[in-house]
Amino acid sequence: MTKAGKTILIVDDEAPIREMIAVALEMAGYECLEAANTQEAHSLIVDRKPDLMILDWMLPGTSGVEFARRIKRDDITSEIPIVMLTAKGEEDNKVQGLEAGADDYITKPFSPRELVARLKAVLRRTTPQGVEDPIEVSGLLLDPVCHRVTANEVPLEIGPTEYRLLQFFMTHQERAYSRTQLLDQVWGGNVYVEERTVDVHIRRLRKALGASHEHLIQTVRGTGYRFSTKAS
Amino acid sequence: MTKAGKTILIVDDEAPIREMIAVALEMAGYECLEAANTQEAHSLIVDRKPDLMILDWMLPGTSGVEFARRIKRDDITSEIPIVMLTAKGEEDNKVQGLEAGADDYITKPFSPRELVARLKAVLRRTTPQGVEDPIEVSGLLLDPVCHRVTANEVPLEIGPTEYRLLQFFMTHQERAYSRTQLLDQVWGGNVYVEERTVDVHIRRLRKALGASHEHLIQTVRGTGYRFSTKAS
DNA sequence: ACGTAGTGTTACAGAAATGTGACATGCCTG
DNA sequence: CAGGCATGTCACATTTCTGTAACACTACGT
Repeated sequence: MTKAGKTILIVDDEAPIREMIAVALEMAGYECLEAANTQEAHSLIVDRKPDLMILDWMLPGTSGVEFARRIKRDDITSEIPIVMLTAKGEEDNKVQGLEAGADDYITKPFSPRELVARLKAVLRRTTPQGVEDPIEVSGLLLDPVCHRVTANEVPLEIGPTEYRLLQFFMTHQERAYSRTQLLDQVWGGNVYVEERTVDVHIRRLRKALGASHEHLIQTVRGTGYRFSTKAS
Repeated sequence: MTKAGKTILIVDDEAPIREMIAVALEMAGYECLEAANTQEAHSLIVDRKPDLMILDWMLPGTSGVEFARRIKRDDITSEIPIVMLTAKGEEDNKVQGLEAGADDYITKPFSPRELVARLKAVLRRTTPQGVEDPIEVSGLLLDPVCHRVTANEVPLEIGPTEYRLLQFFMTHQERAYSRTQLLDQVWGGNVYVEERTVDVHIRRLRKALGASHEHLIQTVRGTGYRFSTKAS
């Protein structure tokens, strides 16, 4: 696992293929989302913001190419890299696919290893350092570019896990998350740790934030935690 | 409550293995069914409708894969997630297994913890969770996403049971419920508590709502309680 | 007005959830 | 290889929640 777990969206109408890809990617440390059609894909894109999308050429309804074009046309989603899947021998598609905005192109059948390798390559060249904007909440500033957190201009000492946790919270404010959800989102889907581990890291995060900001991390008893500027 | 215990069916011809798995799952709060062969499994599926099935690769008679395929082909049972067990070193099976419709795949030997974790993950991603819309009634707002209740924008301090009670009332307005019904609906079917307990929680809920909104919870003398915007 | 059943209110002990500090382990750096 | 993080887990402390009982109050029939 090179960087923080990336989220990959797999769009294919054949469940077995989806699963196979998902397993391969998960073993490589990525988090997977799956969609059987462009509609499901669209909602997942909107609310989970995947870092990359694997798109089958053949899809019921809107074709893969058309969908890719649509994604690339929309400002909000156009930054998401697309890897297209296509059956072998259809080399012509390649051109169309790349023109539609795909960033890479893989021919079926392919080995999981090949898939992961290409995908890494795409991510490497399409993830520019620092397209992410800093987030600020009542004096607490998280800057993904500098990978640094400051409270009222004062740099905070914060561990890697706590940083990811805080980043997740600051990008998902005002909403309660269960320990399980946090493990999924912050630790990455396929890690097997105790739920109580979350509590410990919450504790460490609060301590790191200090008295001035620890109240932003709220306990939702019986449920989990929430990042909120409003008092509880 | 929503967290009602899931039922897991374990299909394996070796009794010790079955037992081990069953113990691990029961400790994690799941209800277990056991079957030594596909016939037993089939009847259990039909009349107990498990939420998930753990299926050994090697089975006498019909093989595990073949059985999985059959399950997935039948409309009635195809929704049941399947986790396959296989001996180590048989990586090839993985693909076959997943193609047959398995939702995850675990290699023996495995730790109970891993088993439970993977199983949770499968259940999580195969149990669609409905859209949770906020509900608002005369300034009182319950937002399931934030897991928070506000009265005229001001967050309320409210305990878990009171929250569930209020959520139930707000989704079932203008109708009287007996204490027994409330225990069923809010506490969850098979709990053994005094009816008077409801009164106490109603009291706590009213207090939490404060003077501005407690009138929404109305006493229906001789019957129970009602959530209504109209004065009684 | 009186009594009685039904409900409101409070206090409290046991249970459950969360907070907290310490420790073992594994990883990386020097 | 020593030593310093980072991390996950545990054990124990603390807080919060829950159900019950006991008592106070209210509504209703007589």
